[in-house]
Amino acid sequence: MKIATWNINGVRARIENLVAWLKQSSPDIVCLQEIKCQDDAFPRLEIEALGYHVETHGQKSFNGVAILSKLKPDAVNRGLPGDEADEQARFMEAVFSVEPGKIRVCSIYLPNGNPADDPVKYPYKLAWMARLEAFARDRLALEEPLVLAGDYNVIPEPHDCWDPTVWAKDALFLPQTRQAFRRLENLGLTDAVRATADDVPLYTFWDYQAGSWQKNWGIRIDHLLLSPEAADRLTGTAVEKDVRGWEKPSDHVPVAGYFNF
DNA sequence: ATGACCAATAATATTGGA
Repeated sequence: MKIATWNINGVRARIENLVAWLKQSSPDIVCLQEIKCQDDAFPRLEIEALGYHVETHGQKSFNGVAILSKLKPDAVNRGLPGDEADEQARFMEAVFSVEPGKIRVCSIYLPNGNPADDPVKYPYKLAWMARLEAFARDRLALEEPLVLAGDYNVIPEPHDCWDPTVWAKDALFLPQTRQAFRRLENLGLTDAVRATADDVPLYTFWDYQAGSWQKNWGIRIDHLLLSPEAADRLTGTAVEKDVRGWEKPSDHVPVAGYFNF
């Protein structure tokens, strides 16, 4: 089974790329982020025509996540627990029945947090990460295959960006951000890409500005974190960077994990 | 060459992204 995550940066602006990529890559489950539309505006017919089920959790203009899957999910939960007042659509969970049992897949669009000195944005990011940690702790207790896939807006290590000095004071790379990410990993979650690839650099995002793609000024911020039961069945990963060179690309590329279930 | 992004919005500038 192939499970992928992709920050699409506007699903309506990117529908042709999405259809072409689904045909080329043929993932079984896809977690999308930044669909940037409400549920009823999601171009579901084009996706369903390829044989995928479509579950969305959108909002107007910004944010928004989705899960596309060849299998129909048994259950879907929308929103990250822990703050009833949070109206930003950044999280959903789907449960699937496979051989030999249940698997859980979450689509995550973790807050950016910049500017880091903003009185609201960076604390919101850290609070969101604390909620995600609590959620992961809860789900790990189930001892099931769990894939937390998405745009984490976290650069885990200095070699995961082009120039650490440029990112030193950025919300994606501040010590508190990296510390919170390590707390997640220390629950027993495995960074799938790093478990299967030592490549440095290995980026998943290149800014639209200043010819960053051409110069390979990228960062690695899209991750699949796996429970032990999922990590045990991981056979490989792929960062599908050719997609960044397509016409009218997203600034992120798909990241996929292969599993023997 | 001294250059310069993109999506969405009741929008011809602004906001948010990273």
